[in-house]
Amino acid sequence: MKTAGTAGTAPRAVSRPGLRERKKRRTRDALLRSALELFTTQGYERTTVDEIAEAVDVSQRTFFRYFGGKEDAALAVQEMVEAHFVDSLRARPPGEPPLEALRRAVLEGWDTISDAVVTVVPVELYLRMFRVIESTPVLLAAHLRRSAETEERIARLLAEREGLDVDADPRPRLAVAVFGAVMRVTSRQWSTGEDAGPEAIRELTAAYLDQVGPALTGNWRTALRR
Amino acid sequence: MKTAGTAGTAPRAVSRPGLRERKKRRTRDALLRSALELFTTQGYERTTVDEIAEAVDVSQRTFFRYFGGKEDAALAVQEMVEAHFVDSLRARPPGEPPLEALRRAVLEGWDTISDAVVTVVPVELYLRMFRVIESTPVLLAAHLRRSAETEERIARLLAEREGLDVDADPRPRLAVAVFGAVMRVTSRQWSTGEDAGPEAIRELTAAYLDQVGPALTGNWRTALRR
DNA sequence: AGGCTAATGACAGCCACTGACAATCGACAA
DNA sequence: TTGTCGATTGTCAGTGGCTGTCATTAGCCT
Repeated sequence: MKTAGTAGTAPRAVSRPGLRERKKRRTRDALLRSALELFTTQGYERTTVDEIAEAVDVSQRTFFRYFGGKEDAALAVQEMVEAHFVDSLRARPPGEPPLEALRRAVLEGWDTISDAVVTVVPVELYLRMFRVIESTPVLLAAHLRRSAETEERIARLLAEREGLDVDADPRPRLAVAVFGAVMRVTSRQWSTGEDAGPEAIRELTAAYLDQVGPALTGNWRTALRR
Repeated sequence: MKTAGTAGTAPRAVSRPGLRERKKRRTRDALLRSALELFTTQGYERTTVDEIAEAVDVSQRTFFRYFGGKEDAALAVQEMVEAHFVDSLRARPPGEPPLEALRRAVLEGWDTISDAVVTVVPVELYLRMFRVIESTPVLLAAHLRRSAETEERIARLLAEREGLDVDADPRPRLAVAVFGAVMRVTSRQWSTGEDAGPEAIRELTAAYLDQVGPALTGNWRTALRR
């Protein structure tokens, strides 16, 4: 390495997290990327943790120090997405009616999600991973449970906004559950469809949210436009 | 074995399933009952399959011949309940509007479920197990996934009833998803509440179904009755 | 430079689950 | 009744996810 010492002691910004932290982040990112890559190419079940660890050249034990389990790695990106929505919702003005806040938060969330995700994994990998989740029973199960937890947090958040008690008034949980249900149907449809681009999901979300009313109508004999 | 041959060749009803079948059923029932008993007393995670098998005095391998896994045993009753609902829905007159059919099927389902369940496990055990499911992450996850599968079946069923294509028209899936969401909120509320009797869940279901409209209303400032 | 602490690797072990093979037990007919 | 056939079961061995423990290593700070 000769005299390149300056590189190691580079006098960068003071806020630099330090070598140890940077190394941890790199290891985690590498593990996550390798995991997703393997999951999406060979399938989730056919990928062992040892394989992932080996691809990054760390011990299996280390993998489990960064992720609670194989599932956690597979759902890490999805978790970021959901966190993004919650943040999006928190940013809504307090005066907004709850359901409008939800709708706007979600639509706005889809617009800005790409930028947030790309910093860790390429968008295309996220898309492929989503399909793996939908088609792998144990992953889908874990995903649904996490979504349910997120819904609970959102329900509490909305209840607080409106000054209600979640346990006394069923409306927050009901509304959020309904909303979540629509989101699930939407993303499922999106993931199985042709156009899996980032814009398609936004359109689909808006369209399906508008369809809730008609769907709850007594009869479905009236034809759909489009 | 002496001359006790008559006992083995007992000339009972012709429809008697035969010793082999009866033995299988007994083993399965015993395994299921022991499993639920252990799950509800010590907790799901702290119960090993070996323990369950030992309690029935069979090998661990045999347990896995009767159940796909620990989960399957834990969710066996829940599965019966969902199947009961689907049957209930199938029995609805074809002319009935889809959402009314759903509502009636569910309410009627709760009325008749007790009788159906008791034939295998005591109701009280079912109640306890439900709480275990709700409070055990991996079980809740598996439960939600199965519910999602049931919803898909129901969506197809309703679509067929109405002569629609589930993939072209989002309304069946949307309606069923919304309905399922209400059911989940309802049963969750029921399981955490005081009155966990069979009648309480029926009332709660009806009440929450009626609350969906108000919950989707723009603002929640209007107070609730009750 | 050297001590402190966090990160890692290397075992060892538990538990859910599966495949394979041999022993056993009920069904059915001779 | 007895003997054959096929289903049920137990045993054994092995895989993979996951955890506790402990020694080693490597960044950090004085």
